[in-house]
Amino acid sequence: MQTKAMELPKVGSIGEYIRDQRKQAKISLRQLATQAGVSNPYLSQIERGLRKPSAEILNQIAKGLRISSQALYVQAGLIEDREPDSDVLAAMRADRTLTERQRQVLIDIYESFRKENHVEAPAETERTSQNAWSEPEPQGVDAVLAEEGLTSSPNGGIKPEPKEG
Amino acid sequence: MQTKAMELPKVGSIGEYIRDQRKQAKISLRQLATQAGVSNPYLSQIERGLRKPSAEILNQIAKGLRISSQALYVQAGLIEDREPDSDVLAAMRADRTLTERQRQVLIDIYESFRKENHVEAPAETERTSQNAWSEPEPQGVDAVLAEEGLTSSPNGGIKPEPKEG
DNA sequence: CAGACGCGTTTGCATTTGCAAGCACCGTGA
DNA sequence: TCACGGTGCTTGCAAATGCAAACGCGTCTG
Repeated sequence: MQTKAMELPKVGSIGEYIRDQRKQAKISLRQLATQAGVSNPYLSQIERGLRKPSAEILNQIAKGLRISSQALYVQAGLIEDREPDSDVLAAMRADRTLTERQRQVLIDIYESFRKENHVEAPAETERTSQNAWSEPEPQGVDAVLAEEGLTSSPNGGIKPEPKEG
Repeated sequence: MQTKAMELPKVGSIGEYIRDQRKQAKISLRQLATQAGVSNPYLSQIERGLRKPSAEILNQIAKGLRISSQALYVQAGLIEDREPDSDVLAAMRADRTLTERQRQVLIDIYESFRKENHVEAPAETERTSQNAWSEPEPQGVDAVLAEEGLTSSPNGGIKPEPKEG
């Protein structure tokens, strides 16, 4: 009876993926466990879909396999495998120096520009699915800016930085 | 009253990041807990750093906050080493769908955000060392926008919903 | 004043993660 | 035949996650 891992399909996929990657690397289970810093039996259970590894363990396994953590997260269903839209959008989303609010503002402005230029928007993201949220996202360039509180005044949300020199 | 000290380079205090994002979204702890599908007390403990949420919970919180899961993972120190980001500025400059004016607006806004966050030059990405854009315009963000004449109209069909419902 | 509703927090407990120890199996060699 | 080293798998058990219930606090309403 080929047990198709019907009990835990979600973690089953990640386990299969890990095992497959391990086989491709041609290393034993114990070896990967050592490299990843997790115990051998636990890795065995993970590969067979009996356990649901935490993000930390997942990250360590990714390191041990020398593969990207994101690939594992996608397999684990923890990251939506979104389409690679514009480079600018991707870069904005990956930027860690922005708050999420600022990021959304920037994305809104960018898409406004593209609409102005009649550029077809690439695969839209989850932004369009506005759930029953108490605060609807304001649209329009100055609207989103006002949302952040940095539009009207020269130093609304921005420090009156006396630019040097 | 968010901690103005430093929020971005702090890796490990995922709770502070979540709480900060929640405050920015102006929603209560219980509301976020409901939206994220986690219990209120557990979310409270997560925000205060008393518990380490699993990847699944992290993902649900990201969904509840409507921010990218990857941002949370980065904050949790689970993705950090990945090949993370093509620089936002580089992507903006490489974008052929923007006019030069629009590009400059985006860059200025991006710079304003970074100043808000007290982020220095884009030194986080070691490979992208192109800070050729020297000094941004000292005028306010709205001034730059007004110069483009895109104060509120670029996207028709979207109503400037008055917040404060 | 009592009662209801909101907030964030604390407490006790079921469930789970993740590991140390041990199991069964296979190939090699004396 | 045993002993040695290798593979992966199963078994208890400490520690942690994650939640339901309840608490204290402030505010609004009668």
